[in-house]
Amino acid sequence: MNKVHRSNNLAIRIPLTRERILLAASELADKNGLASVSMRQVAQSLGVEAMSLYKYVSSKDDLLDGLVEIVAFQMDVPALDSGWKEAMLLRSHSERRILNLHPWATSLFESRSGTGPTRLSHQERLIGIIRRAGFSIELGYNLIVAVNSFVYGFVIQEQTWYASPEDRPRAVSQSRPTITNDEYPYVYEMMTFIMAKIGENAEFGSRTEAGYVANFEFGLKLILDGFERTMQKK
Amino acid sequence: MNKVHRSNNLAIRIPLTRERILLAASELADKNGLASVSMRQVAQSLGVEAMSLYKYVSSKDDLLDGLVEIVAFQMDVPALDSGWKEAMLLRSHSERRILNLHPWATSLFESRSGTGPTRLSHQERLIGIIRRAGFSIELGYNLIVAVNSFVYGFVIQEQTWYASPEDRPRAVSQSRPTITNDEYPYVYEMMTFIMAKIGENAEFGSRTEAGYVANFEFGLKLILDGFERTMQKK
DNA sequence: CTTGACAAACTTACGGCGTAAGCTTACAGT
DNA sequence: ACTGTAAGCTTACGCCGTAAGTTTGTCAAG
Repeated sequence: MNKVHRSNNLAIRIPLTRERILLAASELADKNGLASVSMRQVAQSLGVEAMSLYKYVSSKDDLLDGLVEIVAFQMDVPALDSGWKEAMLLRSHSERRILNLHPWATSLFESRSGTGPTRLSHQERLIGIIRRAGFSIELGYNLIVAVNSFVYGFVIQEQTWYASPEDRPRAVSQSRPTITNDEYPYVYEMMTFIMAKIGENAEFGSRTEAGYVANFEFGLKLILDGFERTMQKK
Repeated sequence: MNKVHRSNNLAIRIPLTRERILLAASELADKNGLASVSMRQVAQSLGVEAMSLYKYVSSKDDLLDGLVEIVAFQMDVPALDSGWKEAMLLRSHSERRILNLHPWATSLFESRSGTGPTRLSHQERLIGIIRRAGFSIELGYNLIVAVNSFVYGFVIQEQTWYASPEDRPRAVSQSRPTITNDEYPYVYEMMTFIMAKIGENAEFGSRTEAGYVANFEFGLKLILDGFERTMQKK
């Protein structure tokens, strides 16, 4: 019908690449959420038709895997000679920070097993640090599973409960009617506590840093201390 | 076209209800995965057209919320006079068990904020037990967040890494080629360890109980012990 | 026994999705 | 100028959620 692409004869043709596609998809997800990342919309944002993407991306699944790698690439990796505790702390905080920067990525990190080179090399580094610190395979495995569980679980809760700052009023008003002091006194009490806490920190700092850091740090340190104790006992 | 529904004059007309719809959706998800739960397929499994469901369910979102409630309803709730530690243990194990019985529900539990009556009343009970045990609001909040994070994070990892028993060979062969001893020695070592562990337990017991219980228990106890210590210090 | 009202279930239609198959176009190397 | 090749496009299929409007089955009132 409308052969718009003809006009590209004049403009410089920037060739499509896997990277350009992934970047466009990532920006789209940042702007409009993961649901808006369809082959058609990604293509449109690149001034191209949907099917053209399939030259560089074998399926939508492949595209999503690519997105995971892109986000994983932004996460910090502790130096090989770090102490195991500092390493786990640094990595965990970085994971939390990056996942909150790209909330749409959290569900992808969970649902994909993540055998891309970036995530694998990061794991390699972490396990290496732990093993060199004297952890047995079994205890090291327990450590990684526990910390990973905590970090991902925490981030999910954080993102579920209070979406983004602008959504917060809506989230509260949605739950408030059903959570009355009469019916659920304890939940109500805790809800009120949380709201106050959020309110305190609401004015300064993005939601990434708002109020949750302390709770994150608390749980994380508690887990790491527990493993330290277990190590010393042996 | 084919007016099959006419034949219902003869058969006893079981009236559609919200419960029948949710149950059908749940069974469908158990059998063919969450992706197969579309309005059309749920309707078909009830011998009805898609649009008929909208009399009992306001949208697909509403249907998914209903599914969450159904699953939540199957989880155990500790008695009001339980000790806080036993309560958290019982609840956590029950959550893990039920979520592994309906793996498709895990992602729903995360992504929906869960202000349905079932989940709220369960929370109410748990917070109540914790507060009566002497936890301050803040420490109680930390406890719940930490344990919740761990439980959900653990279950996600468990489900992501080894899907179902029949998928396991595929999952392994998918990751094996990329995980070589040369490139990722530490990951390889741990992967081998995990495979052996799974192999041990593969013959007896469903995947719900296969190999992971020990690691779940380990991390969970470690967290609870940590909080116990914190309580005593104060 | 007929009628009419009401609710339950159905039909049609729209715009969006992922992607299979095949086609057009632009350009590089001869 | 000619041709091979690969980048990008077009068309089409069967799914999806759901808005709007229509038919059908049941049952109470006349």
